[in-house]
This record gives sequence, C-alpha cells and structure tokens, in this order.
Amino acid sequence: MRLSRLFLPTERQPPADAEAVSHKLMVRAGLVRQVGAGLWSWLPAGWRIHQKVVQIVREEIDAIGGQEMLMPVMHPAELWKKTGRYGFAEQFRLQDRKGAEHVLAMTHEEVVTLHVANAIRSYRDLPKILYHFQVKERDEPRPRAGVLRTREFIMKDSYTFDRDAEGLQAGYDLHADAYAKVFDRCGLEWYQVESDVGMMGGSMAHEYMAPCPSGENDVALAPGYAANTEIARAEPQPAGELTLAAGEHHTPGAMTIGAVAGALGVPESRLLKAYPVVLEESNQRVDVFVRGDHRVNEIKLRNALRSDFRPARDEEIGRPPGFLGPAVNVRTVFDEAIGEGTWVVGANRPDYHQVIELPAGERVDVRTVVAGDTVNGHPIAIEPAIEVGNIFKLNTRYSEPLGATYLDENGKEQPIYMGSYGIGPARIAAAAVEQNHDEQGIAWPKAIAPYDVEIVALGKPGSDEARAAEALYDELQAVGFDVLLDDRPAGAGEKFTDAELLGCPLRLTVGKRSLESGAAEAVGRRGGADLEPVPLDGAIEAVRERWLGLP
RNA sequence: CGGGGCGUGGCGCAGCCUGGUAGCGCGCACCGUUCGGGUCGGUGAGGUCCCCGGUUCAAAUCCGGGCGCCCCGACCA
Repeated sequence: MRLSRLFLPTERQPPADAEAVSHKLMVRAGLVRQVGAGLWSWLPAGWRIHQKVVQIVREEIDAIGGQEMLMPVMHPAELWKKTGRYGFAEQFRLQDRKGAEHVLAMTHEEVVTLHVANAIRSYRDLPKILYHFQVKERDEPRPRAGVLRTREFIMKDSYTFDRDAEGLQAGYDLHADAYAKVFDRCGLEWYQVESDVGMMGGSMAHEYMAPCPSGENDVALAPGYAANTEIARAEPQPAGELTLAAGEHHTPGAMTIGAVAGALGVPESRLLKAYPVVLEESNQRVDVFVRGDHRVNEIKLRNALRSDFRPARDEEIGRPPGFLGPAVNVRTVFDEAIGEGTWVVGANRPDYHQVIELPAGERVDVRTVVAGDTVNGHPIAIEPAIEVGNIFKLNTRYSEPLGATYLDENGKEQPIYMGSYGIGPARIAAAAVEQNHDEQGIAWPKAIAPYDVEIVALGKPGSDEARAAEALYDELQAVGFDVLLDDRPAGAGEKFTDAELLGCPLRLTVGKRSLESGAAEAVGRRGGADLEPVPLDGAIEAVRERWLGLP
C-alpha cells in the first residue's frame, strides 16, 4: 500500500480527553476514530490489525476442531426470556414495526443453544465446537479508554457441547491450550487467572489477563497463584496489638474507622467494620463484619451468602450507624480474618465503642485481598490488567431452559453440557499497544502489525532514490510481505515521525545514501536498534533474515 | 447512579469574568523554496461559537432548560 493513497489520518496531538496510552496512540496513529460514547470505527490500518488478530484466533480455534459460523446480532426477546436473561440494564432492547420485542445480543449462548437443541439428537452427534466472530452490544454504564471498553465490539465466542462433565472438561482444556497459543502468537504478556462466574452462571471460569496500566481489573499475583481480586483468597497480615481495657469506651462523633482508631489509640486492624445488608429474595437482614483495615468484597459476599443483596437503609438497621456491633437478633457474618480474640467494635449506641471477646466460630471469606497478604507464605502483589479472554463452564445452565438434550446409548434423554469461551480482538490490539510503545509511538508485535515493513522513500518523487524505493516495494510485495511505502512528497522528518507512530516492525529507508552504498537502512521498531543494512541487490533474502530476527 | 470537568474551522486551544464585526498554533489549498529527523517565505479557503428558550438596541459571552462527550468512583454476562 502506498501511504500517499492510504486513509491514515495521523495527528500530532492526542485527543484532549484521552487518558489511556492505547487510546491516545491508536487515535494519533490513525487506526481508530470515535463515533459516540463507546462506539468506534476502525480505519483501514487499524482494521488490518484487528483482522490479523482475528485470523490468529481463527486458526487456533479451527485447530482444536472449532467450526466457524455466523449468528445474528438482533434476537427475539422471547429466547432471552426463556433463559431468564431478559431485562438487564446493559441489554439494548427494541421493537420492530409490528411491535415485536427484540434484544441486541450481548453474547450468543441463547441462539447457539437454540440451534443445537433443534439439530442434535444423539450422543453420536457430540461433541461439537461452534464459534463465530460477531458484534456484541452492551449498554455499558461507562465506556472508557478508547477501544478498551466499548458498547459495541467484535468478539470471538465459541461454545462446546458435550454429553457430560468429563467431555466439558476436555473442551475447556482444549480452549485453554488454544488461548495460550493465541495470546503468545499475538505477542502479549498475559496470564490466566481464576475468576468469578458472574451472571453467566456455571461452575468454573478463568480469565486471560494482559497486564497494563490502563487495565480495569486488579489481579492478585504470587508464585504459583493468580486470581482476579474479585475472588482472590489470601492469608491476611496479622492484626495489631490491642491493649485497651474491656468494656465500653466513649468515642463521641467517631463514625469512621480512622476516627475510632485515633480516638482510642488502637490499630485499625483491631477494629471491626460493620456492613449491613438486606438479601434480595428473602429480605433477611445480615450484618457483615470485616477488619477495620479490610474492605468487603461484594462478589465474594454474594457468593458466600448465595444471594444478591443490597445495602440496608438506616431505618432497616434500627441502630445508630457508625456504632454498630454484633446484635443478638440479627444474622451476623464474620470474615475469616477476624480470629478468636479481642476486638473493638461499635457498642450499638451513639458515641460508644466496646471491646469484645470473640470466640472461635464460623467464619466466611468475604474481604478483598490487599497487597502484602500471603499465599503459601508468599506475599501477593496486585496489578492492573485488561481482560482479553475468558472461558466458562456453563454445564446445563442454558441447555435445560432451551431443551438442548440428546439420547444416550440407553435411549434416555440427557441435558447437553456446555462451555462458553470469549476473546476480544480489539482488546488484544489495545493491550498490545499498552505493552509495546515508547515516546514516539506504537511498536507492534510483528504478528499483528498493520504492515510488516514500512519503506521510507526519501528524495523528490521521480528521483533515483524514489525509483529505487519503488523497486524494493514491488520486490518485497511480490514475495508476500505486507509493505507500506511512504511515497508522499514530504520531508524526511515527517516520514520518520509518522513511521514511528504507526509502529511497523521493520523500517527500511531508501535515500541518496542508499544509492551510494547500495543498501537500504534497516531499523527494528522494537528496541529501535539499527539492523544490518539491506542490500538493494538481493533485498528479499536480506529482509527475510532481518524479519526472522525481530520480536 | 454519585462526584468533577469540557463543548468555539479537521486537531489542540484563547476569547466568556467585565455583552459591541470570532482569534492563535498546527493541518489544508496554491506559488516559490528545501529535500536524511515534523524546512522556510508568500497568498488563500474554511466556523449553525452543541441545541432550544429568555434578557438586551446588541449574546460565543449573562440567565433558564436540554443534549453530547471525558475523567474519578459505583457497576460490568
């Protein structure tokens, strides 16, 4: 492709409102443009990147026996009502001209299961792996950071269909292997973490995380351990010493942990913090206690309580907020970090706290881990990361409501076991930018770069050096390299600057010097190291060799 | 949903407080110049000042309402 013809609107300055590096650079480099909140167009060079990622994913899912298909974005609402997934705030809903209700797909479990339910009859038809690349629509409360979190995006979602839990495990493992290959091939730094199953339902889930500063997830890491902090478990650091006398203590106006700790001169880790909630279904009141230096983890709490919940309102609590302690008439839950011993807690009357002796007893793990907690004796670190993929065991969560069954050898009807597996190519692209850039711009991993080689042609159009650049361009394209030729009538500085912004892995410069020496200068974008020059006579072999050496 | 901010040629911004013919840099077009790190000079095109309403002789500017976008948090299939 000739840069003089390419629709590549580069900018010197990043968008005023951009924060994330990938957002700034992908816009500046002319790869993507915003249409509305969380709505993005991929411009030609950006789309090439997206397509390269898609092709890598396609090859690896095909390799485990996946069969590519395509399902619609707009679905009858009825289908989603059957699985109980109708009415989420993030779900776009609309009516057609006849007034029939439809939803825009957030994912495709319902539709793919519909087809399987209609077509699969026998255990002989299983297992199956079906997948597609399709637009997903999610009315996110807060799209952010360019293409990192959008309301409309393309996802590769595959689905496995098996006769039992062992078959599902096999499909799950196949996907885990394929995913490892995909992320490695894309040049990402990544790791697999345990994750919450969330509203997808099912029994097991892992996420694939690419660490980067703009990531929205916090991941807890220790040697041999990696988990989303949504579910991470770790040993707490020990609570501080408590020397305060037993009984009640006057703590006027001390409504916060910091204030109580200050007023009584005790460490925050010896205080207990109350978190009063009401369960959604049963309307039961529950007081949850965690250590003063810890935070309640709402996902872990929901899983522990086996119920959704909401914060209790003041009138439902019935006691002075800020001075809550355990009460006999309210169900009480203590976090695991609250061991047997003495603790400072609210006295259930205004302006007083009390020292209580807590016996051993039932504890549940409902706190968010913090850096310095330990796993198998190793302190954990917490770092931000972006989720680029996930794998879920769905079991029969969708097959049962949609009647996806098969007949076994005994002619008995059985529910199909399902798994669901997603990858976001746009996030892979953005994560690659987050992980591979410098002051000058992007430095693409070579597998997903928009072009393999950018030739910077110096000198006036029509000059000897420009003609030499054209010849090199033709030669390299003929043997299959994706080549971008900067043939614009622009200055050298501008061309180099744009080349570094776009970030193609190999840059060849053809100018007067090249004609004198008979070789084009070669620079690898990552690391910025000068490579051995490429002789104009016999360039193909030399470029192939340089290419193999690039990261 | 809570908090904060922004909306003025393609991009980045000033002007608004104190109302009076809409500006700057970059980019763009043309001419010349230069040609290995965003050359230099000249000429020029391009704007419903987010929208609606109000105040006023007069509104980018003041007042009211609305919309859009961004950031932090909450949320996140």
